[in-house]
Amino acid sequence: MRSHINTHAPLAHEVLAAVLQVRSDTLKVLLWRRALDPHLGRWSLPGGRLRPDEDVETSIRRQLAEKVDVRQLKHVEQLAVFSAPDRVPGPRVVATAFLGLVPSDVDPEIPEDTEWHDLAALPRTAFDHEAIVLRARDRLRSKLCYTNVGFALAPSEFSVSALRSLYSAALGYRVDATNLQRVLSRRGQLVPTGRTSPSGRAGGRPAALFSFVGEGVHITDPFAVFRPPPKRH
Amino acid sequence: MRSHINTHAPLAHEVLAAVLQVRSDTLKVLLWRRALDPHLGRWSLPGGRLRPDEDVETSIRRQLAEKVDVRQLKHVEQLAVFSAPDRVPGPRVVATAFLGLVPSDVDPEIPEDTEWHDLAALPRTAFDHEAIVLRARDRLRSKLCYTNVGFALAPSEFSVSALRSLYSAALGYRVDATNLQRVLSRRGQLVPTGRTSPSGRAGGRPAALFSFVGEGVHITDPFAVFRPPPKRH
DNA sequence: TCAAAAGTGTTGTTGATACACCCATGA
DNA sequence: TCATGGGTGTATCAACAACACTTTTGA
Repeated sequence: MRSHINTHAPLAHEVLAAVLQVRSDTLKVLLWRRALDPHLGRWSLPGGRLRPDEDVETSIRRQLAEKVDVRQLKHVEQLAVFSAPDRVPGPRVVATAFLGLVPSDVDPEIPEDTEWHDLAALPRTAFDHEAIVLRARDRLRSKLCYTNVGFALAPSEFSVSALRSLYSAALGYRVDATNLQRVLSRRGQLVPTGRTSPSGRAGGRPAALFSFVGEGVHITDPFAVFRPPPKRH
Repeated sequence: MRSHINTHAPLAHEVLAAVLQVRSDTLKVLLWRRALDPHLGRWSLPGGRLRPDEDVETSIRRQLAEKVDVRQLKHVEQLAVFSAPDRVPGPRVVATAFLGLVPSDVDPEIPEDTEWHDLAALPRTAFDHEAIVLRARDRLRSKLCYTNVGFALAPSEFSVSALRSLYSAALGYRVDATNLQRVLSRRGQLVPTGRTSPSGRAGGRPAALFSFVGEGVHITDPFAVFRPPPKRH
């Protein structure tokens, strides 16, 4: 069985990432403009071919390193496989799509042919890349609600109101700063650093600064319902 | 770029599914015993090679059709790509893993070399298949809480207490029948069929029968927190 | 009339929203 | 001292867990 697994038509595997960042209060995705046919001039996701010696996550991290400093990429996760036989013209290519997140306080050096695009107004994209971007957005939105992924969008130190605007931009609706702080604090995700930020030009009380307790995504609101019975004292 | 994408080492793509079913109050997975080396005699997931003309979901459905009647497979969803270069010996094979669900009232004809195995006591599995099974279990458990996937584990008509034992088996802890009914009803997932089941040998009040409102998984508890503001009246 | 199983009512808790009010700073 | 933004306190609400109680059946 396994022995004739390679006797069929060749099949290539590529990895693609929708790298998201909140820039000027808007959720953006990093796209590059294709310089070759097919789909010359359209915008597409960074990525490329899977090499023989790497798994898909290693591969996407390597390929993104050319666009974004790896240190700045705070989170990477698999989204799904896109495998329609005709998803790209020519020989078949199956793609594993990723979500990548960059905190809002960095402005990576990016190549000439790449740009940050507003997710709410995507340009004409190549192949099935628009579907991938939308999938990334939806994944981010749900995970913001029940995990600590927020840390990957935020600077290492931030005021609650700065965090509020990040969440608002990513989720697409106004989030209340008061309750955001309470929710994250109750879940033990937010720690005060003790420092404060100078108040802005218009005055106002200086904001206390916070940071997330740890890196690495984990679930903070594990069971919406059907909770397992709590441990008896 | 794209033009030399096929000049590298060949790469095969396989699809694998962890097909789960609750059988005699236990969550089980369908495994087949390998008849060939490598890993001869170990238990592995059904699946096989991706053909040139099909996408991964079409492929896994086709390959499962040999084991389980497709009509009986109420739900199929992608889990993740498993791509470690050495995940199988020999030429490289990347796998797309799936979760499949079969309702508890069917007992599919399965081939000689396949068996249902208790998830709590997995036998020695081939390759990375154990990790895939565990991933499937975890996905099912979380989705039971915030979606209507339950329909894919349940018969088309059932009593609340039957549903309770399905949920208990899948989740791994006791679920209260009273509250299960209330939660699902509040979310508009459960409709009474009007019929009742005859009471058992030991007597007792006959149970009212229910069914899920629809097929197709969708999220029923969309936002654990950070809910978008409700529409004003 | 009793045991068994199903179904209902009630109470309490938790986690979240909304909003009024208080605090600290720059001009 | 006032405008501006940050922070706290509190009322309220919704969803769920727990459990006692009632109903309906078979023997």
